[in-house]
Amino acid sequence: MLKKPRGRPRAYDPEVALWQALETFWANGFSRASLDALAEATGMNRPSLYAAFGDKKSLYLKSFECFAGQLRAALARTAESEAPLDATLRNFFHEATEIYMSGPDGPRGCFIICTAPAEAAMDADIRAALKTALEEIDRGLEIPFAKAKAEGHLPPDADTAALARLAASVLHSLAVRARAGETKEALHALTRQTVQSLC
Amino acid sequence: MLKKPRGRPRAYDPEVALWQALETFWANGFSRASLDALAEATGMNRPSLYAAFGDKKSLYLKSFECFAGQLRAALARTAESEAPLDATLRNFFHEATEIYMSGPDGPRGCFIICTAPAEAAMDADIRAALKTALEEIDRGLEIPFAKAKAEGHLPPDADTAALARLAASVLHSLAVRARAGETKEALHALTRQTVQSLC
DNA sequence: GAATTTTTGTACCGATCCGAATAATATTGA
DNA sequence: TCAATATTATTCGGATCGGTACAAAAATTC
Repeated sequence: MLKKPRGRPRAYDPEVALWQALETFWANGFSRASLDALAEATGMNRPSLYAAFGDKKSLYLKSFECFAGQLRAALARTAESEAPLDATLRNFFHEATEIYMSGPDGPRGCFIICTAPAEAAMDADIRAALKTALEEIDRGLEIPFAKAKAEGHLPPDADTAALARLAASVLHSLAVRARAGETKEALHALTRQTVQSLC
Repeated sequence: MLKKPRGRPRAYDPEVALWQALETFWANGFSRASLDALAEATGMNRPSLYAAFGDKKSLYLKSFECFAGQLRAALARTAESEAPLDATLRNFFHEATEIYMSGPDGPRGCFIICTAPAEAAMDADIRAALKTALEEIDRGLEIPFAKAKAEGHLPPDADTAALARLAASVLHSLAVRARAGETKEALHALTRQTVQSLC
């Protein structure tokens, strides 16, 4: 039961507006994305933006968290996969590649890997968010390796955490390579080599 | 024999000034690095900066090329290494890690990987420079793999180009992880796992 | 219908942005 | 000593930056 709030109703949906802001940051990076551009992308004006999400950095961090949520969901699906390790990994990488190669104006890579590092050296908050996200990837990818090891598909002395970090590293590279303009086939080949080397 | 030029002599050394500009871009990224900050870092004033290196993007691309030159040199040293493949790779990664973890105000990661992607989606010139640099890494790292294969230390059907691209991918990740604040030991562990998986 | 509440739209703030125009300075060549 | 040249130093200009003040608008409540 949602009672209608008292005053003038919002002209925007906070959830879609946040995603539109995310897309603007994704394409431009934090510093290059102006509040004007963000306002235009969301269809809001700056005061509304500010009231809804706080200042620019706060909006960026909320966008970051939004993207990280999608990432978490993908990792969770991967962790629950019943398929063999190689197929599970391949599927995860292909799913990521699909996102990295998408975008209205050409491939955008990964929001996190392609926009946060530029700011991370001078901004402790963004650096912390980046660090957390990287850890989530590392830990999320460990689950399928651990499962494969438990089922005997990996040597008993396999260091699943280290293997997961290596797999995550390839994900980071896919993000950068996509943004640099590599072809989808080149990225798929990298996925193939990775799965072959790790499984 | 260098004849002195006609007019007032320069108060700066273009080579060290370029490196100081590079450091500013390295820490701040392209968009966040202001001409004021660049002028202060180089000890030049803006008109001199402009006369010497062109506009801001031109200065960034020259810095980029400067860093890429260092990278090329490191790759060349790696290609000439007489050591076994695993030691050669380990040494290359450790050398990179040392640079990525350095910096007057904390680890800065890689100039190329940490600053170019943010701009690459909207700037075709920077995207092209990034693409070229990635290709140079891929190709440079293939040489030690090809040598090992020729000497029988890798299976005859080993895809050295693919293995090199996988190794390069780890380098990209080391760059991001360093900037995110991972410890040197964590990066070395990643290097260990990589060398173990690829050799 | 009037008062209240919340959001929207406009306009503006000082600060900073990149780049350039202009003048002062330091050197060489005549 | 003086003209020519190349760099430095100061200053400015138009644009844009992130953020906010204020009033008009649109809804609910009384």
